[in-house]
Amino acid sequence: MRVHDGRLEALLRRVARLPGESLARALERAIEVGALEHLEQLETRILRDGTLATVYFGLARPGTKLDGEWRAVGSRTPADERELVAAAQSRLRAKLSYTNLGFALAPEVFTISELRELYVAALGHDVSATNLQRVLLRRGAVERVEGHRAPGRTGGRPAALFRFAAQRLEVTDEFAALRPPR
Amino acid sequence: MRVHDGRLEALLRRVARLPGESLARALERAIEVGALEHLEQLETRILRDGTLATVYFGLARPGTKLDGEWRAVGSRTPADERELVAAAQSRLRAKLSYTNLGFALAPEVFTISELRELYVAALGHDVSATNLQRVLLRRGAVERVEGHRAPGRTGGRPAALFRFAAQRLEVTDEFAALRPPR
DNA sequence: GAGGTTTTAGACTATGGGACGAAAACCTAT
DNA sequence: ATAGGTTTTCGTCCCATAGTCTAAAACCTC
Repeated sequence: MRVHDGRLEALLRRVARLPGESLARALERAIEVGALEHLEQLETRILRDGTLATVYFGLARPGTKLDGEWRAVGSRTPADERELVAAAQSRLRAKLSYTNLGFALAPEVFTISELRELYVAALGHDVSATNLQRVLLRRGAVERVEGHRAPGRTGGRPAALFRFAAQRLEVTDEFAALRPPR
Repeated sequence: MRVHDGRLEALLRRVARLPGESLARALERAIEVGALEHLEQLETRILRDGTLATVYFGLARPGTKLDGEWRAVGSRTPADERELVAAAQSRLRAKLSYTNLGFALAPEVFTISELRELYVAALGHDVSATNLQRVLLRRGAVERVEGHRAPGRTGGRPAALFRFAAQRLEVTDEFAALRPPR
């Protein structure tokens, strides 16, 4: 999945595993894995046509080019696909809130406003830029980087630039309600 | 998995899927699914012997009887098994903290001290009974039930009885760091 | 400059949850 | 029965996270 023009898009690829082939190799044949910022296994299920499918879930940055057609999430697609995409979006929503997974959707450098647009598209609801900045900064997920982005034609204060501190999935352990006592 | 005598135990079963069989039916042949309080898919991987295995993860109450041998987590087992059990325990630990998953490990009615012992065994670290009670009560995961448990030989105040309000997995949405603004 | 826009920063507040200590309710032993 | 030990329960204090709101900063065009 990726966010493009403020909309969450999905690209589905399907590949049959060759005899003796590893899951990783089959994935490599299905899609250019290196172009994805994040990849994880979603679920294994039997599709309506009876085949056993292990579904993977990948994230790419806005500009990413890949073979195949990106479709906006919510557009009319076969039932199997809709279910899979819904499961993927659910996973994405959950992880965006308690991990640094935003790194996989965002360009290397961005303003908080741009990041907010990505989150709005991925989460499907509005997000406060102020809170987004404070939460991600406090967690250490995002950090300031030198420079500003010049305002557009309509004016406005120049926006500070940020980047994700890590480019690999890190889990915020703040949902650990019952930590070990000291 | 289950907690027995203050220790987390695992029971592994393996079954080959028959041609055309659903995953659910294969599970039914592998284990008495109805005896489990919770069942979810963990991951699909290729084992060291080259077979493609979809791993499921179930939870049972302390007294549960099932065919097969319960082994304490951490005891010496083949590498494949150790990895799977470690993945399962990791999932269990995470979900115990932000869901009501404790219902699947606990008997119908219990005292907070008994529940604390279950959590200690499953999490692998100490837990404060006071905080455990307050957290689970506030979430509405656990509720008071009539009656008390008589103290043991060493004395002590009679313990109040509790039960889990729901017997199905419910996610605490409090780790939603970025809720939609009003 | 005046007025509009976007970004940034700060103050206030609500809430979840950890630490600690005291009180309650029971036991056994003297 | 009275004292001392145990277990459970309750209440208070405090801190960190995060939502809301408002004002200030920095830029634009006219």
